[in-house]
Amino acid sequence: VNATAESRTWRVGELAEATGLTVRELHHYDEIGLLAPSGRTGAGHRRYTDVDVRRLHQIRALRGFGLSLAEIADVLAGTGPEPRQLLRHQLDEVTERIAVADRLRRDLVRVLGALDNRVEPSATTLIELIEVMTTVENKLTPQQVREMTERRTRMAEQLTAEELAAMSQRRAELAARLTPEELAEMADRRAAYLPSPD
Amino acid sequence: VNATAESRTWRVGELAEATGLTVRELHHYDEIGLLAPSGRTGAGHRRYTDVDVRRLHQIRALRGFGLSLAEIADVLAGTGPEPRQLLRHQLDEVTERIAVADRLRRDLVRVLGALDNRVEPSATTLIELIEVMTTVENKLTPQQVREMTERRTRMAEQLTAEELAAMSQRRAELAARLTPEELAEMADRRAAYLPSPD
DNA sequence: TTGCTCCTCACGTCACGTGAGGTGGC
DNA sequence: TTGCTCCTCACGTCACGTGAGGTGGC
Repeated sequence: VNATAESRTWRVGELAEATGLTVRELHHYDEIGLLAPSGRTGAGHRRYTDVDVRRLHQIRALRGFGLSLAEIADVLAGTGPEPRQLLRHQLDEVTERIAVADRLRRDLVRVLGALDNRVEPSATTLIELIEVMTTVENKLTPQQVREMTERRTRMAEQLTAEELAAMSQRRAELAARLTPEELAEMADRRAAYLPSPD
Repeated sequence: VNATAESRTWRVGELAEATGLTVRELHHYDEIGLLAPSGRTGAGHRRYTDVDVRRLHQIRALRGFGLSLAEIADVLAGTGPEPRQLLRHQLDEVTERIAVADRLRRDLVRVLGALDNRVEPSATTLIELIEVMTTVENKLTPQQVREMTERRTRMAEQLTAEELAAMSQRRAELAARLTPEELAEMADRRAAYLPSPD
């Protein structure tokens, strides 16, 4: 019989607990005017009503779609961009983010694969590897390429025969420009290049 | 005959131009001690040597792998984590980012698809849509579900028959839980649900 | 009456962008 | 000598986290 009675109010900590947000987030939303509790007690304690709770759920949902708090405020005020455009924009954004992340992932897998062929991968080895790989992929000015080649030549003059052998092997492996799918294949190639481990 | 002569130095603007970084970024790297130019003129102007330029390229490469400037400083100092672990960690991070972005993308496509069935998609429509969809997917406490149901009941009592029809249709569409692959299929279904447009 | 919760500042984060106001070098 | 480049502050960004120091309510 009490089911349709006036609903309760929520203290900030209760609301935080119920929604998984932090108290600080609720404070922040209040500070920027995104979600001000409908009431305050005499001592200034926030009292959220069910209307506030509903708005909070809307905020969470829109935040989940990647909107900034300012954008959310605009949407809820009805002063934002047209909904379809808004979502299409978010779609473009996330599509671009995925493309960038995919490229990064591919590069990481590639470097990790090359690194697995090194016996003792020091930070120096890592940097050399990355330098070589990124050098291949970035477009450098002819001047920069000349300088890099010179630098390598000078460096090579100070290397031992053993280090030189290791480097040329590394180059060969990198030149293969492995894709993730070729990692298994690389294992075979490794067996052909290296002395048998047993 | 001048090929092996001592290399030139770079002014901050020249280096920025050559690398595509901003002057402010170079200033910033200097401020935090990540890349201090080897020299300064009497008036305090930065003079970068080829050694500095090389370090800058290493910084760029590591930044491209998603490392923070603090992490890059550690790696270049040789005091960072073991390279393989470092890259594996970055790989885990980016893999997780891709997973999150993929889910977001899927949700956006789904909401956009549902929105395409609405004649006049107001901000209110958008919010209702998103509320329904996120409600389905988020786990709510039984208490929250009861409150939401009550709220909907109260709201429904104030709706016109037309609005109710539109809502039930919307629900049906959302219940179908469309994946991107099903968008074409949805177009057919739309034709079946809606009166013929001609 | 003792905690637990609440309150308001206010600084810190990360990697710079963006002026402000003033000098140096070809 | 006129610009163009350089310099050093120093605030702003975004969404809060993290104390600091002090009261309120079951």
